[in-house]
Amino acid sequence: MEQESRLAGTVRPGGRTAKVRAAVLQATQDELVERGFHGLIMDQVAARAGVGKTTVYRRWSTTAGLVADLMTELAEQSSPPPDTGTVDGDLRANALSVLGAITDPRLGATFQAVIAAATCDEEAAAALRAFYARRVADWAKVVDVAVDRGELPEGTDGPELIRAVSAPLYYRLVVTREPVDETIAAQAASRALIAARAGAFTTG
Amino acid sequence: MEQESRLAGTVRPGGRTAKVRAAVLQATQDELVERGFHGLIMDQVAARAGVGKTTVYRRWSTTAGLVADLMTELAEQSSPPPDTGTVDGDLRANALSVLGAITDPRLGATFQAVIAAATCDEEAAAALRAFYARRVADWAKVVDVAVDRGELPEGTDGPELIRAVSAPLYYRLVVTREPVDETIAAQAASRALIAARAGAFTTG
DNA sequence: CCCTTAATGGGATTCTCGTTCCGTTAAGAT
DNA sequence: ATCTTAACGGAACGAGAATCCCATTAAGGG
Repeated sequence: MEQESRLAGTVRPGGRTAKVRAAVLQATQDELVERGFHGLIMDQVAARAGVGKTTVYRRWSTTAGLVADLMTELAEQSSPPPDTGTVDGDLRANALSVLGAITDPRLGATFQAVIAAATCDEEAAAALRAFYARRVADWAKVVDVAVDRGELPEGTDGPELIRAVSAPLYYRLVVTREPVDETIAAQAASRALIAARAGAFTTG
Repeated sequence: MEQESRLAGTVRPGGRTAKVRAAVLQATQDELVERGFHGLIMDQVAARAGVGKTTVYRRWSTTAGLVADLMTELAEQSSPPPDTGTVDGDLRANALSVLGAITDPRLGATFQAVIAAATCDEEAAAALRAFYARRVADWAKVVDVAVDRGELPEGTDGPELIRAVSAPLYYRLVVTREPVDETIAAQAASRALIAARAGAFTTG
């Protein structure tokens, strides 16, 4: 039988399946905004998505899985960093991008939910890591370009510098839970840049 | 009756009450280490503490309350910052102190649990804020001393600088979930210091 | 257009968690 | 030592969430 495997039915990513997935993920986000991760219940997600409860359990099995899938979805929508022409502009753009994300009601609630879920679910933790690995790698390119332009010392660690820009913002969001605004974002970018120019981010 | 109010019984913080509280909080920490906040269940906490389930519900009512109380307890045990004689030493000591806390299995699990709880419970969020407000205020003093010694520019924002030292560590713990070690801690302290010396933390 | 079967949905069932009731234990005062 | 009553513990109860069963719908191949 050259027709091996799948001789039975076929995989069908057809319209319905995709529609259900989209509806459920959107409903998940809505529920997260209103109730947070701890208040996320399969039952209610299904009802809100206009989908059978059984379907949600079958495809995601747990609320943490739901949140992990949502984060994976967001990771694929990440937009590439702009090139503003200067490191200062690029780092500031990065800080504002993070600010926009955590300030947005839906995205902010989602991030906090994934962070909460990741503290006790490996799947969610993996999705979180994957999201930031990609994001940091994307933005690190602007640092390399800046080094080439001579704006930053040779050997400056791009990923580390990008992390240094966003760390204060997430720290406030999640740990001290203080409000975050443009001023804070600008300070974060500017302080990281000052340290980078002084060679604090060169490897070795 | 000049003997108004409490004419009935008396408050009794006696040995039993205190013992129960200690046993329950310890059991809570144990459970957090093994299952995380999402897996924290009143029932199991009570069993582990060798205490009636009713008692736990009566005194804490919810798992978030349990975690919040635990954090409040930890806040009271915080030790004052040492004076190493130089800002460099003091900031490094701060970074190592944070490192020690988040690396310790029990403390680390507790912090992550409180952070998770705070995303959807106001009581836990308040406990978290209170903890860091105190901690940051305590350590900010070393910055003021450094300014007096002339090691840092006049007007350097102490609390901000302290936050800048710990932000990268918590960012890794909670957001990117990368391992944190002495090297990372030292870098965090050193980078914040470099920026501070350059005047990046002066207010106004 | 018809057939096969992957995928869904409603509802019954089971199970776990949170709550309440009431008898028992022991802290603190006399 | 004794009494009062705050605080605790065991067990039964009820609500709500997770799981299972089976009839129904529709994607994709012929």
